[in-house]
Amino acid sequence: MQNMLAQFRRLCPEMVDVARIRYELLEAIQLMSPVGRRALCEHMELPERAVRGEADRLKEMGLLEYAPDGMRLSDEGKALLDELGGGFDTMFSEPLAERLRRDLNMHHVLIVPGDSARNPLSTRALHRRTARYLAQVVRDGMILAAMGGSTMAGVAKQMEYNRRLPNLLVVPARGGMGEDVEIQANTVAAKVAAAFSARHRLLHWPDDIPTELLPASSEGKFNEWMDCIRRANVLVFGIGRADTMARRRGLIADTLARLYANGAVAEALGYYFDRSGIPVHVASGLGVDLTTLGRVPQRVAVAGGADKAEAILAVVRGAHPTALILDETAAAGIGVLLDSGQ
Amino acid sequence: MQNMLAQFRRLCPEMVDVARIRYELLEAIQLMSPVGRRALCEHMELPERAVRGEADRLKEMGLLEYAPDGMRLSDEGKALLDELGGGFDTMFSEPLAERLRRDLNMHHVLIVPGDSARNPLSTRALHRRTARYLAQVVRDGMILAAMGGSTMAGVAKQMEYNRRLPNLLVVPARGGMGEDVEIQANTVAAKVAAAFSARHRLLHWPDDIPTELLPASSEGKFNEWMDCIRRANVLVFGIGRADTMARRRGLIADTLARLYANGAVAEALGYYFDRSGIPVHVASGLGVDLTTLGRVPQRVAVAGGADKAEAILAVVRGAHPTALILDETAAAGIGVLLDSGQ
DNA sequence: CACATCTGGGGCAAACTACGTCCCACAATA
DNA sequence: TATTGTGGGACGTAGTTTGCCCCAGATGTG
Repeated sequence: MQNMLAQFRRLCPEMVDVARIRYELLEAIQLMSPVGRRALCEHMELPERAVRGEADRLKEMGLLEYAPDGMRLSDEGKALLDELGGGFDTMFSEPLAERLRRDLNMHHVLIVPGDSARNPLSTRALHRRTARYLAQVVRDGMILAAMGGSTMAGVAKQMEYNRRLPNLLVVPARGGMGEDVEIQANTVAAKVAAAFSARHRLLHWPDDIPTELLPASSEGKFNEWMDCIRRANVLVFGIGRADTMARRRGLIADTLARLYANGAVAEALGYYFDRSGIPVHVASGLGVDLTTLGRVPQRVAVAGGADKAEAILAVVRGAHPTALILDETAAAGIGVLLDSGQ
Repeated sequence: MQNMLAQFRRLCPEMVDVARIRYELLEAIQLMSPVGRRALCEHMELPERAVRGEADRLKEMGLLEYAPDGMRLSDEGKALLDELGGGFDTMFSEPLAERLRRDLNMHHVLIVPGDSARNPLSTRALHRRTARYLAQVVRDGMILAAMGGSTMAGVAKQMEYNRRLPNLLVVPARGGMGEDVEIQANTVAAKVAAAFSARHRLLHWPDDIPTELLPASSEGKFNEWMDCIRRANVLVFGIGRADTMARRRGLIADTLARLYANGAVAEALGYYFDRSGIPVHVASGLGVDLTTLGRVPQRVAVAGGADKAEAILAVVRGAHPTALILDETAAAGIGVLLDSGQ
């Protein structure tokens, strides 16, 4: 029974983190083998001794082997990873994922165990899961449009695959915004492209510039970029709460008041949505809008944290993503909202 | 999937012990509540600080509550224990148990996780599971015949239930044997009886005395006892390897040679069986024999350790127990033997 | 009422484990 | 041969667990 594992976890919640680390270790070793401790530390963002400790245990269990040129999986380790089906995550919340998939009319719903708002390991798992999903979805010759934001920056960071897709084109889905370079759509696009040895394009305009102010000189580049957006095969974006996003972006009091008056609860792709998914405000006109959005066949939304449940539901209704990647608490929260008839 | 849990365990084998302890702790608290740390330590045979540590964790998880008069389960704890269905054990090897039950034509097969030969916690779980099974099977007014041996002594030790069955009668299934009083059938019977506040009877004759040597004076008591054996409702006994049992009992070289020549692999109830279950030697005639055995409706056999697989299979074929309580390694070993056509 | 016995909680030193941080010999590679 | 990466070993320390004792309070008992 699936149930068994859920009940078992109620007895030993700590073990999820341990298991997750071991799973990711095995996965990383499979991907990079033969590989040494230090390389793994960097990849896993864990202290050397922790990796060493876990690796020693996994070796004792017979799941991996040490060799002078590095570690690699034993046959048993390969078999285990194979049986786990590349998805350690799905072990825990398959029924919930299936329920959301059906009720929200989604192609894929992936639920990562834990609470990403409180557990860094869970956050990383969310990013990693998204990265893997993207790697699974993109094909050479496609166009991938990526949004910015802290979540997307995290996803980009976890993008470490040695697939070479030289004809993949990664473009930012929006312009520049705020001061933190790490979370710009441009940065995300560049990092993702690098991970696939792919091409990318940058957009050197602030997000909130009115289209008519664009100098004629850059109109060509701009149109080229908009053309890419319209022909994009995949769009990936994060979801935020309206209140936190508005605060973070320092909206003027006037706009803020109008947002709340209109019942904005969610932000995604520069739009603010109310509960029912109606866009009540748009940050700018530069980039994906809700009409071009419909042309993108694969729309991947990512979010984590129980407090985002309402926002996610709103964005699902307003922006109709085809795939949703969540953490467990967010998924559970959405389940509750659906149960209560919202 | 049941499978999920098995694979999960391959990632974190240590946690099984932790989970087992927590489960037993919850179970004990349910049984004894309100109960304090020290009483629990004694019952669980764990150091005070270990109990305290685990209890603190369980409290943090909201599974139990502290009160000035002791700990008790929270509603969530009760619910969890309820959902686990009184059988933490069955979580792990349900399919194997069902397979053995079918192939060996058994009423019940219970498999305790782990290797009781290597893990003391697993040994105790085996004893505890047997104790619970017996408690579940006996009714007031019944006669329970118990064998001796180290395994049975362990079972008796774990017999801590506050059920009162004043008309239950517990009798030793055989006479005295060796020097260790703790593992005598008499001792086991007395302890089990005490646990149920039941009556018991002792048999003050060595196991290997020929029946015709019994003094006339005690013939009455002897016949009374034999009568009890014949009318017994439940018989519980352990299973041993022929070689280790023969060595432990210090059989003379002559007998030993004959045993091996006849292919003895198992010992139970004073009989030595070969692979196919044919009794090739009997230690004495005092007590249950294979004909009276057939009259006992419930015959419960207990054993643990991978090295006992062959012995268990032989005893199953020779003594036809109705219930079999094993540890995981023994069960797996039997599975292999059956697969290989034995 | 007093006594005995239990409870959870606190404290604290000892023991232990895990960790960070080195260095080293060796193997592969270029 | 020089370089780079590997696993393994060593060692001091930080953090945690453990064993053990004491305490105030609750509870049941005579």
